[in-house]
Amino acid sequence: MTETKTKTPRERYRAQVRAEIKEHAWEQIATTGASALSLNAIAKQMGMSGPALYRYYASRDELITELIRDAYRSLADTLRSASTTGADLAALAHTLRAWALEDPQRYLLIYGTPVPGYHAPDDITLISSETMAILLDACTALPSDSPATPFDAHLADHRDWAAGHPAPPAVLHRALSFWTRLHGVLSLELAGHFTGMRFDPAQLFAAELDDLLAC
Amino acid sequence: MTETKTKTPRERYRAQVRAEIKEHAWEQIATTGASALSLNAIAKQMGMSGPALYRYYASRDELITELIRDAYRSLADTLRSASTTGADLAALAHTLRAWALEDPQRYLLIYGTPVPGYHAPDDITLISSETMAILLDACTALPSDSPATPFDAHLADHRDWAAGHPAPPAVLHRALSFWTRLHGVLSLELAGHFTGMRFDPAQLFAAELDDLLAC
DNA sequence: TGCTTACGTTAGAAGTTATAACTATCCGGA
DNA sequence: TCCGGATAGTTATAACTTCTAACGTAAGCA
Repeated sequence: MTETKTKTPRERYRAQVRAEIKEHAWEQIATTGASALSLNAIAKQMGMSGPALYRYYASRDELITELIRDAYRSLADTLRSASTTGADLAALAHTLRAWALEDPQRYLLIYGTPVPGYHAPDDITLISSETMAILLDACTALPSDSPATPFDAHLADHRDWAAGHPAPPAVLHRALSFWTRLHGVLSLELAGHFTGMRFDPAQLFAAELDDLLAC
Repeated sequence: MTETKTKTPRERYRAQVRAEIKEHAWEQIATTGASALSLNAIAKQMGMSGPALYRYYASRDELITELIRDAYRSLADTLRSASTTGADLAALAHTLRAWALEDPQRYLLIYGTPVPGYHAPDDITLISSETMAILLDACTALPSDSPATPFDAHLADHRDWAAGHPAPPAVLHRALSFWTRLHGVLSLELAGHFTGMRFDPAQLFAAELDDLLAC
């Protein structure tokens, strides 16, 4: 993670400053949210004045895109290392939740409200499909005894997103359910919609996971 | 909806301008998202210059809070009128989806990424609990044959959020599942996370709903 | 030792939210 | 009918924001 490809001193310095900028950006996002991210404030924190940042990021959007990329990368890496150590869905789910709670705004940067015009670069959708592949692997390992649904048939015809993964339609469906259901509980928890209610979100998450594995 | 309580002409004018401001605000939010909402732009659209808006809304935050309130109100009204005409969960679910697709940014204004510091006023949480009551009613009408889970027991001890609704814990659980699962599919669809994949989001939603009703 | 390139600076344009001060206008009571 | 006070809208201004332009400086490289 911290290794820098040995190149010219200039490039190493540049990479280090870019990393430091992102560090401050994450800090700021965690406390004030991504929409309030201010390049000026970051520059001031780093002791340099305003426009200097534009040597490192062409625009605010480019910085945020980089942060989104890093978030996807971090999620993919975290889930992959969790799935290699005994690939079961339950572990994957709890790893996901832990990752999300570690930095809620990072999760919401990926799965929260998008800017209407924004379209993610191709390499980001590539990382995202890497995550999907991990999920599909874990779902394949689990036996499924539920009968085929009409949607399974629909998925048999629309499985491009599986990127050549050999999972049968029922497994694709299971993966989608896994994704949407865990995201459902998790995003509502992170957005604070459970705060008024007094129950433990962790137990709701666990219950949802149990139900998901029992079907 | 369009009725104005007959008061002084000044107050009627004021109410009308406030409504017009919100109209333009919704328009702008639908196209550029809530984070890019600009009071200046609204004022220019209405033919008056900048600071005049501050006669009607003390701040940008106050306007957005009002929009959030209206969104909650609209959702509650829509769901209520859908539940009175034959209260079944399937109709409620499809009404919810239709409402969300009608203006995705309106849905995301409620359930999307929140500003970390923001805390909704009490009257908003009140409207939200009204929506919850509608959901609980619909869930009560449905027979449930699933066995009691540990989370059901937990809910029996933490049912304040039901606001005195006489539903048994299993029904509370069902309502929560309904909410989180539908929100899971819906929010991912609205955020555009299914666009790359070619399947029909409506069918995934329907499949999720079927599974929800079958349990 | 010099040349080149990249870094960081200040200045400034065009936005934004929001406040202050001023004018005009409209409404309501005498 | 007329006049006084509340209110609407105006401009000016402050303090922000992103981002461009022009300039000096300093670091790396041959």
